[in-house]
Amino acid sequence: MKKILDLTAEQVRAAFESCGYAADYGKVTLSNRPDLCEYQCNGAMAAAKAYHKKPIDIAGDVAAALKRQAEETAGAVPMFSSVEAVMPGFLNLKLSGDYLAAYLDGMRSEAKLGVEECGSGETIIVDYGGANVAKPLHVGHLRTAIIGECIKRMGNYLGYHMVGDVHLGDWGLQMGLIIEELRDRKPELPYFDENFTGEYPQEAPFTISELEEIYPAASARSKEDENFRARAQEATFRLQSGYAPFRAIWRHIMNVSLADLKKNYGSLNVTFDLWKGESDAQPYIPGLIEDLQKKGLAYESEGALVVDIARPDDPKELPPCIIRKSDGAALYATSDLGTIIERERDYAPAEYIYITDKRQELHFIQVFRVAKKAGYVKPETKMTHMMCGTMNGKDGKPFKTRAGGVMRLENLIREIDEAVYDRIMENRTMSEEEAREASRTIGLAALKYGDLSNQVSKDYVFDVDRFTSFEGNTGPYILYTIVRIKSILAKYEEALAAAGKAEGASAASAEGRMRPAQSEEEKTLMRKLSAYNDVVETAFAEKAPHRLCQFIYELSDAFGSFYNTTMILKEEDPEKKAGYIRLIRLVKDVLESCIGLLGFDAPDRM
RNA sequence: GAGUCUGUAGCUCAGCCGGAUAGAGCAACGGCCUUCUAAGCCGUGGGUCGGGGGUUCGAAUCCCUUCAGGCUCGCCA
Repeated sequence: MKKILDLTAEQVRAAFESCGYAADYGKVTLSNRPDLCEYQCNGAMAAAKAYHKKPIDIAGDVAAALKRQAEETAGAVPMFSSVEAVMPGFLNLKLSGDYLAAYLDGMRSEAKLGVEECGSGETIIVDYGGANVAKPLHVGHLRTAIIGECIKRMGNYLGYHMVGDVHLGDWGLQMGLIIEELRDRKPELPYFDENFTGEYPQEAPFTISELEEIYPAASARSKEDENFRARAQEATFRLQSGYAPFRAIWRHIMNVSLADLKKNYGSLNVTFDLWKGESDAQPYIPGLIEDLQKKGLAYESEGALVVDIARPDDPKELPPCIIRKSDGAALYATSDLGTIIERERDYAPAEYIYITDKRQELHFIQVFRVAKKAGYVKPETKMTHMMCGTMNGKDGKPFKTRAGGVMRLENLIREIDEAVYDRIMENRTMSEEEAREASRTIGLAALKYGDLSNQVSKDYVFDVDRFTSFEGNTGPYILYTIVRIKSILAKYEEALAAAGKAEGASAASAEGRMRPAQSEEEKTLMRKLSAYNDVVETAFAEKAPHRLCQFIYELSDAFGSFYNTTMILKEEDPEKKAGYIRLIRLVKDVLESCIGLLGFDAPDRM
């Protein structure tokens, strides 16, 4: 469906034109003075300069033209119930209740509630996650994971083919560290027997908990023990050169770690289409380096192989992109370029979206420029780096545990779930089991909404107390709204069933038409609903999930006011009551659709 | 030092491709449950939009400058 703002603008543009002004001035926006009007057009003031007329006169002309247009199309549902030109030259508009009701009926009849697909199957790669194998997920992975998941869901909803890739860090020094630490702890393993010729065991020689203990121990040791560090580097090198026993250990690490990562991402409702990693890029690297040299882009500088990426119009001279270290090893940028070559081969995407911490900005500028310069990526392919701000503690510094360490994601989630559980138990009569279940659902909403409602690029303060108190603009408030609607709908169905009209219950609410608003609260709610398609489109175009959050908060708020002033089930006129039911059902559908895009769900009770 | 981002109510944040009286939530205070879940609703108080210039009929929004803070600045990822 066309957006309300576009439909109204069409009318206003026509009115401008019919008065001899350029149609461009007919842009319509939401009113910033809800006490005066619902929609406004400020074009008359801009036009005043061009036509050397008083803004109010132009606005008056256009208002008159709009009224003429309405008369000419008498018979059709009038779009505006009020059109006014006011000083200094604002054009104030109110939508007619009938028009608004008809628009919502249009939404109800569509699978996507009025949202138009703007994509037509173009592939977009979303690279988020960035977890490291053998290391537990920590709070630093939280933002990219849930923002990426949301971007992916919005894109799919809008008709793009989104491919999410976790892009694991599975090829660095940490592997050598683990191998050597393992050698010291379990020297009897066949992987360390140079003369071993049999089959390596299927079973991994460690569990995930052991692995998570081994890595930090090895990492700490390498900082003090130079000899150990050298051994780890050697082991990393042998692994990367294909030494069979180490490859076997590597596969074990991958298997054990991947299962754990999938479980943890799963508990965040985050899923990936691809579980690729840096190791998958390795086969492309020799050819990549050779190609860059052949094209004359890569050259030696201070012992390293680099590609210049600076441009004359850069405000500051950018350092070249290093693609091979002076010791001959590849690094981060090389691996990302290798990955691009593979993605071009497999997907040839229309756009790349990388979601990482903002501190990686320079890295992606370099990688993007090399990819374009070398022609690995078509000039028209969009390459976007979504830079996330840091999640800070109440002190404004990067979030830490009470002890000052890095908080594991699992623990953070548990902490939130516990707080939610306590809250449920103190306020509600719910079985312990149901409360446990609900607290997971609500906790996830609290966590995700708390994050997504902030602008992506800004740092934000993660305050467990605030998030778990969940009053006001929070995820649980949104869920609470949905739960209250579900409860009313269930009671309505029940009552109809009791009256022997079970058959007609759903049908009545689906078939009947939306009624024009009877109160200000109802109209505000309806108007909010009508902005759904606009909001989803904008949120994706701007890659701004917080716009979706803002929308569902305002929608929930509008529902709250309506709910408080209108007794839905007590309404005696069955037609009116059915109309209310149709309205709140649409509110529920839109809210559920939105939280689905954000990546969480609502419980049935809370 | 250079580049870049941020600075809006006591706290946490919207608004930022110029428009009318700068909006929410939390916290504070006051109302509303014999009525659909009060995790709610209604109301009150609270702001030199970091400071200073400029452009404009009109600036939180655009430009310049200045202060404060964050981040980045060739062989980590």
